[in-house]
Amino acid sequence: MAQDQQGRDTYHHGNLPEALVREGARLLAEAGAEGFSLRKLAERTGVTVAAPSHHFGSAKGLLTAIATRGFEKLDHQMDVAASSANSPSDAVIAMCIAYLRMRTTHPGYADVMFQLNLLDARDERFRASAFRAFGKLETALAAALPTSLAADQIALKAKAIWAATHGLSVLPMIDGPESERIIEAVVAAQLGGSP
Amino acid sequence: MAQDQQGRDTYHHGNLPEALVREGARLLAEAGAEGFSLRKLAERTGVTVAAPSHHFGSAKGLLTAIATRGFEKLDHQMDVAASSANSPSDAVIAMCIAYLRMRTTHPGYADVMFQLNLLDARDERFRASAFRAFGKLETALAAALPTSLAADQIALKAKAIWAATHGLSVLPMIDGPESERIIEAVVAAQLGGSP
DNA sequence: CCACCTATCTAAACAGCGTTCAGTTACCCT
DNA sequence: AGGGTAACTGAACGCTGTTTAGATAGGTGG
Repeated sequence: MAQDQQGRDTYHHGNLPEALVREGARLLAEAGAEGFSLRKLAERTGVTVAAPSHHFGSAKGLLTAIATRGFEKLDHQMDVAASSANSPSDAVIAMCIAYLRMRTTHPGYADVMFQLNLLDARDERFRASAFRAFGKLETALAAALPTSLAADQIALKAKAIWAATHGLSVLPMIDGPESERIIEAVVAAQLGGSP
Repeated sequence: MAQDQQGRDTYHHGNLPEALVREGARLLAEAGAEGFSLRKLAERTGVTVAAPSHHFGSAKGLLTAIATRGFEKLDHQMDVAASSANSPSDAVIAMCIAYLRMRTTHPGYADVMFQLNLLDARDERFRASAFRAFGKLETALAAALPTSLAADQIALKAKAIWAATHGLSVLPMIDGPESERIIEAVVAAQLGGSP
């Protein structure tokens, strides 16, 4: 349908929530989280300012929905990355690199995914999609570790890698290529280190 | 002086920039970054809304100043933590734990330190104070590593540890005590891992 | 086929926000 | 003692997200 993206012939939009998420991510990509506003988005989408709040409650709710979608996209990118890896440990690294590259592959979504203060991190659907992506890394990590290792030890290592990856995505002092080299070293250290 | 904290007898405040930073951190600690506003802060401090902008340019400038102060406090906490460590590697871990504990030791400052989008990360003084703290960790790490190791290898490991620490501070899925256990494992892995 | 009924969206108003600017006040230096 | 400068005031501006009552469309049961 043409009215999915913007504009409409009818009074009802057709699929406003979807259009708001998509166009919202586009606005975020263009203007950054700074330049984002509900009013700009409403105008772009061809509805009134009040329309979004009916579906998402608040601006935070909408941004949370965008971030949720972002984690679904990350989840998919992680699948793609892992499928072309040669070994279990390479799969783990490839997944982390997919995380790091979200900024360039999905700019609008990444803007809000990595700024937890902009959204409601306790939202049920958001947490579910974020945990699904994390769980995927954890599973891949388990496959790269000796089967004798206890589950909670694996979980600890997964969190260490996830935290490092997130830190590298967020901190401005480290550029892209260097981040990827660092995460390779971190993963290698976690795989080879003592129990 | 009594007018340092709030109120004043004279037309001029006396030391408004300092008062704004201190009271700003207090407001952040009470209301969070959400509830923070320049107007509330101005009222608390006993000046007009326009007064802060004369010293800090913008709200972002003020928050940047608060974050800068925060990194100075972190720097000090890292000194304290390292001084009571028994070994070079313990010193590194203690410094990271000091980082993780900023949320509880200096709530207001931490609020803005870890939300880089609220401030101007390119600010000269801010970068200097952040890099000073990071450099301190890097130096401590070098002392815990074999002297044969190349400087850029040390830098890489320092960034890995710093990123992991930051990630643990920011991500909501990991609680305090667990974060500390994880960072111990990360440091140990970086110290013991391959060159 | 029509009448309802409910979800959807509009239009307008509101309070709060950061920023700007001309003007007033106090301090410092000569 | 006087003049210049830095500090702060007071008021206005434009923009923000949220709220409310009302208009409209679409699906559903008679």
